[in-house]
Parts: sequence; C-alpha cells; structure tokens
Amino acid sequence: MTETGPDEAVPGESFGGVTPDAARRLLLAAVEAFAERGFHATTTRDIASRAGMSPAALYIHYRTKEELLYHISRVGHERTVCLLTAAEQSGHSVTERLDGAVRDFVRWHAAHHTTARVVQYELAALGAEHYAEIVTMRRRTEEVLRGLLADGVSAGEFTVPDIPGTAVAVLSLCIDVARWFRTDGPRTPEEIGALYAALVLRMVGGEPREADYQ
Amino acid sequence: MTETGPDEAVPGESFGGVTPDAARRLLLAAVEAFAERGFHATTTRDIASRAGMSPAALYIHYRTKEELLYHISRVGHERTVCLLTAAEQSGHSVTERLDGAVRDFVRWHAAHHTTARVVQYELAALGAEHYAEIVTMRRRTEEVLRGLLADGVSAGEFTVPDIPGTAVAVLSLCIDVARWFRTDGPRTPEEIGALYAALVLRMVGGEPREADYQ
DNA sequence: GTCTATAGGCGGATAGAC
DNA sequence: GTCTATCCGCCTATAGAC
Repeated sequence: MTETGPDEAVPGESFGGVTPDAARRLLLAAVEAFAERGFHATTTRDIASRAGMSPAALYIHYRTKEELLYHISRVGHERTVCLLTAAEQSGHSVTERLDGAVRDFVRWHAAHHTTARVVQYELAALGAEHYAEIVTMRRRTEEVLRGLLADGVSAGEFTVPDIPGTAVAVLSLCIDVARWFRTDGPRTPEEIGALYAALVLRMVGGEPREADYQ
Repeated sequence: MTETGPDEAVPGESFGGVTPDAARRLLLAAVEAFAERGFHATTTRDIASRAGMSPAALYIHYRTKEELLYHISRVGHERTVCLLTAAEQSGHSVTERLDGAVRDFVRWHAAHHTTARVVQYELAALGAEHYAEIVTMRRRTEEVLRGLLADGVSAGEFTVPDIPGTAVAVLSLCIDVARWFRTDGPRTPEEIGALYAALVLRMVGGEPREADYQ
C-alpha cells in the first residue's frame, strides 16, 4: 500500500507536513471551501474564518487566494502521480500493475474526494504560469497510463486497438469519481476501487479476475 | 439518428426555439461565458456584452443570473434524457440499445461540450428549488441506464455483477467527455461515441462488436 | 504573527428616460 | 425593449497598531 497512515480518510492528510500550523489550517479550510462552493464563489473571509483567523491573517502566509489553490493543486497532483508511478513499478504482471494503479487512483479520489474535487475541477482558476506547471504533471499521468496499456498489449495480456483513446477514457472514468462520490453513499472507497479495477480490466480486454468483482 | 439538423455542432442548437431573439442571444452568450469561466466568475456585464446589449437588458428577459443557468440546465437535461429514452426504445437487441445510448449520449457531450460543461458542472450554483428539479431529471437518467443493464443481463447478453455500480460508472465515463473534449483534438464526436460504445460493451461483458472498435 | 480598520474596485440588480 | 446612470453591498488586499 502507498497510504501514509490512519488519517488517510481525512481531507488534508496530504498537508500534514505544512508549517507553520496556521498555514496548514488555512490550506485545509481552503480545500473545504473550494470544494463546497468553487474557487470563485469562495471568499478569503470564508477561508480565514473556517481557519479561526481574521481575513488579514491569510495574507501573512499566502500572497493571494490563487496561491492557496496552487498549493492544493500541486500537492494533489504530486500525490496522484506518485500513486500511479508506484503502481507502475510494483506487481508481477501488467494486469496486476494496471489493477493496482486503477485501484489506488480511484480509492484516493473517493477517500479524498474533497481535495480531489479541487484538484480536478478548479484548474481553470489557476494563473497562467501555475496552470502550465500543473498541465505538465497531468501529461505525465497520461503517459504512465498509456505505458501500462502498451506494456499489456506487448505482453499479450490486453487487447487495446486504440491505446491513447482508451488511456483517456480510463483516466476520465477514475477522475470523475471525485465528482459523484459521497461519504454517505453505499460504497467504501476500497469497494469502488475494486469495482473500477475490474471494469477497467474488462475495458482493456484483460483477464477479468472476477473473484474481486463478484 | 436523433440529431436535429446541420447546426448540431453549434453550442446553442438546443435553444433555437427560444424567443424573442434577444432572450436566445443572451442564453447563448451565457452558455459560452459559464463554460469558459464558470457561473460565479461570469459577470452579467460579460453576458450582456457578448449578446451585444447593455447590462440592464438582461433583466428584461431573466429575473436573475441564476435563472439563465437554470434555463440552460433544464434544456440540456431534457435533451440528454430524451436521447437516452429514444435509444432505450429503439434497436433490436439490448446490445444495440446500449450501444446506441452510449454512442448518442457521448456524441452529444462531445459535440455540445460547451453546453454540456455548464449542464454537468455548474449544478451547484443553482438555487435550492431549481436544483431539486434538476436532480429529479438526473435520477431518471440513471434509471434508464440501470434498466438497460438489467435487461441485458436478463436477456443473457451482458454479465454485470453490480448493476447500480456499473450504471454509475458508465454514466460517469460518458459525462466526463464534456470536461476533456477539445474541438481541435484528434477525434470527432462520432469517433469518440463509437470508441466509448465499444468500451462500455466490454465493461458489461457484452459482445464486443469489435468491427466498430478497430 | 495576528488583529482592527479600511481602501479601492467590482458586481448584481434597479430607476427612469426614450 | 433597450439604454444610461447609479445604488449598495461585498470582496481582495493593504496599512498600521499591538
């Protein structure tokens, strides 16, 4: 597993290392607010008050509201790229590697749906330079997935006529979990990860491993 | 086909019947602006100026900015529910009906990605009553898809251990097309529709109809 | 580092002429 | 039905005390 600890389900698990304490609390508050209302509808007053501070305190730790979004987006993207590359390098067969990649990626998007919503759906609010930097990280994500599909085809484990198109579809399927997942829904992040891994193996014409799917 | 005419690729094809002309122009302008910048980041001045009017003219045709979003959302949801129910009632086998449903639904989300982005991603900006009304229409969408999957299993054409979970995944895959589709990308809406129909048939353990996929 | 106070500007919506 | 002008509130960001 690539989890970091028991507080994995907490929205801000990824920001544990941020100091000072006030800066971290502001990040967590911003994640919640951006996820609930969107970047533009969120006021700096709202963020500060959720963090138990005055509006002005925000500007001691961050130059602008956009810089908060950038930090959230950057940490989130680092995390997802990390998850995927870890899965890419472990596992005995390509089938196991793809299964693990989808499983972990989906589980993260469900367990951290609050953070993931900001990471995946508020990109357009980033400034031009920050946006360009994040886009580069997203390209890397797509490359990893395309590589996995190509390896599976080479190994004779998958049948994928259109590798780029299928890679986009698989990523898209997984990312969208952040949009619809609700904590009070019928499934745990682990269950959704298992379901999606099975569905994706079917999409690529792989061995179903139906034991997990039933 | 369920298309309405040659201007199918135009963002506002669905608003052709809106009168007077100024009200339709405002709707089209709002779709563009909301899709580009999001509801909250869009100003009524921006919408009005795109429609070639003064800021005040907007309030002759719509009571609030939110009412514009509601109209867009309502027409868009009517259209997608319509697409799905049409596919549900045509076709000889369940495989053909699901193939058609995914193909048409995806094609619409690609061809009308501007409208679709607003329809699918700006829901949270709706007022409470309007939101509730739209949610009802979205439930209907999910029911249609669950019905198709259940019919396919009954007919022995599909193998779907988890019908509700798979229905959510299929819809989710299709909806997310609106997020990533670019007109200048390598694929046409038709091609993506065909690819996704094939991928979904694989997901449900159906006959691949690989002829379309190759 | 955090506060109170406020500058400075923008945005939704309205009034009233034409 | 459309315009110009404007109200009034809210928002980001800063100034300056402690």
